[in-house]
Amino acid sequence: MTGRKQFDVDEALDKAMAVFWQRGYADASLDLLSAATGLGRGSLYGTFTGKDELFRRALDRYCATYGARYEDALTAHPGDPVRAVEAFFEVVLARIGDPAVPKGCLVAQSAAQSEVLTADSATHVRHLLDRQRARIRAALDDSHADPGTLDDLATYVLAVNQSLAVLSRAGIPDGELRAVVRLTCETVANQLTAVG
Amino acid sequence: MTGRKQFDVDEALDKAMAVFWQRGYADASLDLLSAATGLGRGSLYGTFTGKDELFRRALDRYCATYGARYEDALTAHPGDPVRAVEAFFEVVLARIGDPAVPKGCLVAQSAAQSEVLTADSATHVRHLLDRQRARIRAALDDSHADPGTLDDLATYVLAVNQSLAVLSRAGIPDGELRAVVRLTCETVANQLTAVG
DNA sequence: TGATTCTTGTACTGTTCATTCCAGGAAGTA
DNA sequence: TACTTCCTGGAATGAACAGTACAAGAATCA
Repeated sequence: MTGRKQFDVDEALDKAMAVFWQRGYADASLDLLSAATGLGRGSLYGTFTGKDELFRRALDRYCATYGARYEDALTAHPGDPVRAVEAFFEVVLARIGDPAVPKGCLVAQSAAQSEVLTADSATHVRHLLDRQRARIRAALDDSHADPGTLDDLATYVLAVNQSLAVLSRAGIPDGELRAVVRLTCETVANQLTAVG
Repeated sequence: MTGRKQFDVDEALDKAMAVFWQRGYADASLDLLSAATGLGRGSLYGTFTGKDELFRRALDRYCATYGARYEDALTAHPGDPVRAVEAFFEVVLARIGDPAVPKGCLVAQSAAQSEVLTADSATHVRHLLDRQRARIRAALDDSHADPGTLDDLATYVLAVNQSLAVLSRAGIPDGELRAVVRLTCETVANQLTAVG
């Protein structure tokens, strides 16, 4: 009933993101997405070309929101990579503990479902994972360890992040996740001090 | 066309397990399950009461198959928990590298989808995770570290296992997964020797 | 004002889904 | 052999699915 868009695209993406995040791609029906965003199918298909593109936009929205927080945490302690990783995990744990958003991580969940995503979406997810790892890797660069070790550590931190997503989804309580984070941060510290 | 069952239930479960494993619960349609097992809907519903029960039976079959290998690896080095954990991860990496089965881990993937499983299936998955952790915890018991540390280490190893499932699904190559495992095993070794 | 353009909600399409039903028929029992 | 039992495959069922079509109507611009 209008000539110009009646809704805020980013707000709609926030709602759609939450649905994909909580239920996964397959179980996020267009009816649910429509109800969550308050938009009819016409608006949904007119703005985003279809479910698949909407999913990718939601992924990007997720990364714009939380990736920025990761970035802030990782760069807040220049010259102190261990503190940077600790700050990174604090952001992750805060998100997991936030009752306003689903447990887990949209990227991790999408990665686990790569096999049933379209090729476009699967490569998209893979790129997001790579970008996340690159962010971590950059934060580790402020150390004297050799590059290969830092590459491995970045993958390691990325991996533990995925694991927190899975375990939190399964209902493992916060305290146990924190124990995992503590051990991980100690590992990072050991690796960096052993060489530097 | 018979009076007694014409197929082997465990063989059928192996086939169904692979479908759930590769595609997840939602994307494992009964047509696919029927095609994979070679069974008609009548047989499927007659033997297992429905998709949900079949899923749980497939989960159990998965654990009977791979849980046994974990158990073997974890108990193959009594008195040497670090070797036990290394052996455990060798089994995990071998499974991930096996082209005959899907990437990842059925339990990890199901845990990530807990939110859209039936309550019965979700608690079932949770129990399997707890059992897996208990197995790891038992292997760590041969050490002088305090019980709290061992609990945390067991959760940590469980967590890394989940992360390998997610990352392998996303296409992260074997070599990078091995780097994660190496760091994890070093952490376990450090924690156990630091106190013992 | 009037023509055009674009958004919007609803109704509709054809497909796929899990589940139920049932007729056909082999094994077991007597 | 006659009868019961229960497995089996395919057809039928109704719900849910992603995507399309379109009429109604607001904004823009002449």
